[in-house]
Amino acid sequence: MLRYNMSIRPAMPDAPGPALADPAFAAHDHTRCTAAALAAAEAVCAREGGRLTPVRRRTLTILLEAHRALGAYEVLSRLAADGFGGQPPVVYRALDFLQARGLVHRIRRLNAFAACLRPGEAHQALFLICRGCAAVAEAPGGGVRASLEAAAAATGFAVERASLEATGLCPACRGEAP
Amino acid sequence: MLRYNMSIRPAMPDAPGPALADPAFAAHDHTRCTAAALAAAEAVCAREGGRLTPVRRRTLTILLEAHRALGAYEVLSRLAADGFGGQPPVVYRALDFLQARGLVHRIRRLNAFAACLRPGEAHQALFLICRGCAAVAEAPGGGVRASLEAAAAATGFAVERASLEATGLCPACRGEAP
DNA sequence: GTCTAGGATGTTACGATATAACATGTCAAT
DNA sequence: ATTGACATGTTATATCGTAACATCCTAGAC
Repeated sequence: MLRYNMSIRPAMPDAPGPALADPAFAAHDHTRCTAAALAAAEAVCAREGGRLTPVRRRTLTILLEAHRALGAYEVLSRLAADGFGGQPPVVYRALDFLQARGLVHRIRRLNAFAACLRPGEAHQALFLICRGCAAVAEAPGGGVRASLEAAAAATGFAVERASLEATGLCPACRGEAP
Repeated sequence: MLRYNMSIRPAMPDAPGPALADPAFAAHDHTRCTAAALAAAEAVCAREGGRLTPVRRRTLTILLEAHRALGAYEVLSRLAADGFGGQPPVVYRALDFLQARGLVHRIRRLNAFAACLRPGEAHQALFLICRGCAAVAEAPGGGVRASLEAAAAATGFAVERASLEATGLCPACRGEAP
């Protein structure tokens, strides 16, 4: 049975299924993608400056392992459980650091954060948020971004960053609750 | 001198300039567009149900007159100054009502709300937020929406609603602070 | 007219999200 | 060892949003 593989906000069984062709929805090996993302994070820090300190690394792995979007306070409580500082600024600073390097994305419709699935590559993320199961997929948004820049250019506006977020129904939920 | 005509978050002189060709940036007659938007609001309520009660009407006019994006509590304090209830649920309920009918948009990057510039017409809004002067323009996002739906369809996701928000520099600020 | 059901509002209290400000600590380069 | 930049710890508070329940208004049934 097919499920979005990604960022989910409320608690949901975190059971990976068989791999699929489309990476946006494919269930996959969390251990492997976590290790890969951490390696990418190290590389990004080496390139762009800043250190991947224990709190930052742990923040990133929490998001990677959760494999869904988490609220800042949800991340914070896990950090605290691991002995890292238990005050809000700790997690917000770590998230800021990771965001600035493209290792973590902020999902504004959810007031939540998700680990980037393509760390290191420059890309425009497009978030697809299912209202049925609360899954959040990160899809490639390059085309949408280009279209957005064209629309903005028509008014003389120079786009620097864009939030592209959609709510709707994922393939599984379309079948169940149309 | 050219300025975005629209939604601004921090206080800023609200001085309309000469009209321009492109409606997205044109400065214009607030009185007229406020009246037009209110008429459209009445029409929408008549069509879709619900009453444009005093609080709701005043909430809408506050956003129309401010002609910029306002935080909910900012709207609330103006409501309170006019003798309407001073508690948060009052303004959130009014905003929910107006949003549901497309008369008000929520701008998630700013945690703020802005009156819709095209009430009554079905449309996808695209918000252009200037980091120089904090102006917020509502541009037509139909093309971007189409592009987004195409990207989503590739993964089987059915889009229902989309947030399209970009930060960058407006024409005026591009010249001043490049 | 008055009854009534649904919608609308008033109010209290609280939850959730985020940041300011300042003290302390760490580490690498001199 | 000293220093300067970065990183973290901590307190307090700002900002945004909602649950829950009481009250009220209004349109339609009778």
